[in-house]
Amino acid sequence: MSIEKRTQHELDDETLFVVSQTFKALSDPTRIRILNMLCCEEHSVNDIAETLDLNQSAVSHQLRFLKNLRLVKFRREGTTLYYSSDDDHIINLLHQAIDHAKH
Amino acid sequence: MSIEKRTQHELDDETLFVVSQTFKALSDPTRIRILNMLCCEEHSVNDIAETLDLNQSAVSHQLRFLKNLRLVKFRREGTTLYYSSDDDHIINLLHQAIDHAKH
DNA sequence: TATATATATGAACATATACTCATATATAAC
DNA sequence: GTTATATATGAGTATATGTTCATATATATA
Repeated sequence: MSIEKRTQHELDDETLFVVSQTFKALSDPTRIRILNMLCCEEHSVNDIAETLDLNQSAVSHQLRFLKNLRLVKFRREGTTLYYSSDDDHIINLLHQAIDHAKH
Repeated sequence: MSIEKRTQHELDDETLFVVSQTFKALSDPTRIRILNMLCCEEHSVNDIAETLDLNQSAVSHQLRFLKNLRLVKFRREGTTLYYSSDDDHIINLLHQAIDHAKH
């Protein structure tokens, strides 16, 4: 295989980083549950924590992770922050995988 | 939100496990490079190691990981094992993410 | 100002992960 | 049998990850 043909298919470092980070976001059960909950409607941090039976701090840490990757966004209402999904394409990937897993 | 409506959207543990494991497979740069290399044609372990500039042992470990998840398969020819991708759907997810990352 | 509520943050910890190294196994040729 | 080649495997190690705990920050209200 020539170098030209080989490098043609090789992924550059930035693409590799973005893709791996994106899938890493979807590789943890807690984050999957949070994203699945936020895909259709917004929820407050406490609402997520109570519904999924998780520590408030754990939810907040994971939301920060997802926010850094721009997979979720939030709006403030008083002291309450309402989070919602912010990347339809990635949510779509998640749902494809869920459908695939359910056969 | 009623319990009925809430649990309706909740993911069962097995689905959650399969989905998270699948995305975990795609969350590592080395595995992404290997899968990307195997998507179109089969390659031996040494070929993968040389092309991607990786330790033979590292490639073998990752191939075992991918094989356990049935994402790759192999055929033997003498002492050489030729690996190839074995899950078009997951490869499709990978390529969607790559296209998305490249804008 | 003080108090209450909602969320964020940093440290600490336990576990998981990906790699390297050395070696084992498997097949083929001699 | 021996030797060579290709791959697999287990141990060890360094780093990454996810959680909990305690506390900080932000907003609202009295």
